[in-house]
Amino acid sequence: MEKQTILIVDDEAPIREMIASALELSGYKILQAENAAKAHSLIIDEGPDLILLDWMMPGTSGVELMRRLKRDELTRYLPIIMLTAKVAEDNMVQGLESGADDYISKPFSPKNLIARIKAVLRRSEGEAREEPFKINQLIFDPVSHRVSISGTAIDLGPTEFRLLKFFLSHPERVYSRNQILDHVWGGNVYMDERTIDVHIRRLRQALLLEGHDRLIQTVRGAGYRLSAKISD
Amino acid sequence: MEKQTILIVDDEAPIREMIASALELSGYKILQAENAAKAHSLIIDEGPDLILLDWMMPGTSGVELMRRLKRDELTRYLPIIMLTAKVAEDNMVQGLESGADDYISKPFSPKNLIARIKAVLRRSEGEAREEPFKINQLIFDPVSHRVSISGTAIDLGPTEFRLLKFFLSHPERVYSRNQILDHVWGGNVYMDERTIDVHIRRLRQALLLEGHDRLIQTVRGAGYRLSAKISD
DNA sequence: CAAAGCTGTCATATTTTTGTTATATAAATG
DNA sequence: CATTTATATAACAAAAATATGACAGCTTTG
Repeated sequence: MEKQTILIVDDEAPIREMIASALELSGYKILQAENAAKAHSLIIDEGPDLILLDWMMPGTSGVELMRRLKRDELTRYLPIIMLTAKVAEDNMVQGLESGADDYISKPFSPKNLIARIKAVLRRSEGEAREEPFKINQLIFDPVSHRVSISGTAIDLGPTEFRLLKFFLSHPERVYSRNQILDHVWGGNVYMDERTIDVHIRRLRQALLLEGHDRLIQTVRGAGYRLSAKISD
Repeated sequence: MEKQTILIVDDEAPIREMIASALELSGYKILQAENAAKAHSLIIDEGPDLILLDWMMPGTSGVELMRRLKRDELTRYLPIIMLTAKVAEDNMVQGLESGADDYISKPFSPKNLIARIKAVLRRSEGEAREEPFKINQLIFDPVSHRVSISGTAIDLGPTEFRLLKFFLSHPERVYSRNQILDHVWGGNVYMDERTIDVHIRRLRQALLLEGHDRLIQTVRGAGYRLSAKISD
C-alpha cells in the first residue's frame, strides 16, 4: 500500500522530532508544522492522512484549527488525534465534541500512539468521502466510480480518474508537475515530467463535452490547476 | 428496521447502567453481563449485534472472552468494542491486536461512544433480507432461493448466488476484488484474486438472458460494480 | 459407487492502459 | 521578428489488467 502521511502540529520542535522519528520507524511519512497557519497550508498542499494536533499552542489554537478544518468540505473527513497535556483533561471532552477522532495525553509511549493511529486510520478508512463532487455540469462519484457531464457518462482510465479526483479535491490551486506526481502517482515513482502533460491531455480529451476540458487549466511555468472559473 | 442489540460486559453495575441508559435513549436494545461466563451464554442465546467489552474484569478477563469468541466460527464476526480504563492503555494495544474492532477509553462521552458504535455496526452491517430484489427484468428471491429473468428461471451455483446477492444489496458501488472476497467468501480466506474474475464470468454467463450480464460491470483498475445503468 | 455439479487454479487470449518519444504549436523574450 | 522555451498532440510499443476456456480435486446426488 501507499505510504501514509501524518502531520504533526506542535509548537515545540523537540516533541515533534521525537514523535516523528518514532512514526517514521513505523513506516509513515511525516510532515511537521509548528503553528496553525503552516499546518493549514501543509494540509492543503500535501493532503496528509491524519493529523496529530497539539492542544496548547500559542496563536491560533488547536481547537481553532480543528474547527476550521471541519468547516471546510474538503478537509472535513481528515482524522485528527489530539495531543493533550495530562492536566488538561477537561478540554478533552470539549475536543472530542468539536470533532477530534481520539485524544492521547502526554506523556505517551510510541507503541500506544501507534496503536491509536492505526485504530483511527482503520476506522476512518471506511469513511472516505462518499458524496459526489460537482463542478459545473460535471459529476464525479467516487462511490460508483463514475463520471458524467450533464448526465452523459464519461469514460476515464484509472490514472485519469485519480488525476481528476485529485484536482477536484484541491480546486482553484496550481500544482506543479512534481506535486501532481507525488499525489497522483505516489511518492517514490520516477517518471518523466512530460508524461504529466500527456495525462492532462487525455483527461481534457475525455472532458471535452460542453467545454469541460477547460476546467483543467495550464499555468505556464507553474503547472496545472482545476478551476470552475473559465476565464475565456 | 429491527432494533439492534448491544451487550455490555462490565463487572461494575453502575457503569453498565450508565452506558445502558445512554444507549437505550439512542434506540438500542441492551443486554448486560457482569462476567465472561454470563456474557458468553447471553451471546449464544440472544445473539447481540455488538459487544461492549470491559478489559479489566475479575475471573476470565476480557481478552480471554474475546479470544474464545474469535475462535468460534459462529461468533467470529461479532463486532467488539473494548472499554479500557485510562491507566490500562498498554493493554489496548494488545486488545486491538487480538481482534477488537475498536476501543474507547474511560471516561468517554456518550456521544463519542454512540458514534463509534454506529461506525462499527455500519461496517459489519449484514444481510438478512426477505423481500425479493428486482432490477430490470431480473428477480432475485432470497427466500425461495430463486432467480429469474422475465419469468425464465436462472440456474446459479451457490457461490454465484451469494455473489449476485452481494451485488444486489450494494448496487451502484464499486468493490475491489478484496472487498468482494471479504464479503462473499468471508474474512479469512486466502484465495487468488483472479479467481474472482472467474466467478464474475460464471455469473455473467448465467445472466446472459436479455443482456442482463451487463448488470455486472468491470471497472478497470478498481473492481466490479452492479448497475442498472447500462451505459453502452 | 458412478454421475453430476462446484470450486479454485492455470495458461492463454484479448483488451486497455501507460510512459516515451518525436513533432507541432503557442508563448515569452529581447 | 527571430529565437528560445514551454506546452500540446499524435503515434507507438511495452506492460498491466481482464476475459476466457480447460482441468483436476472434491462434494453432493442418485
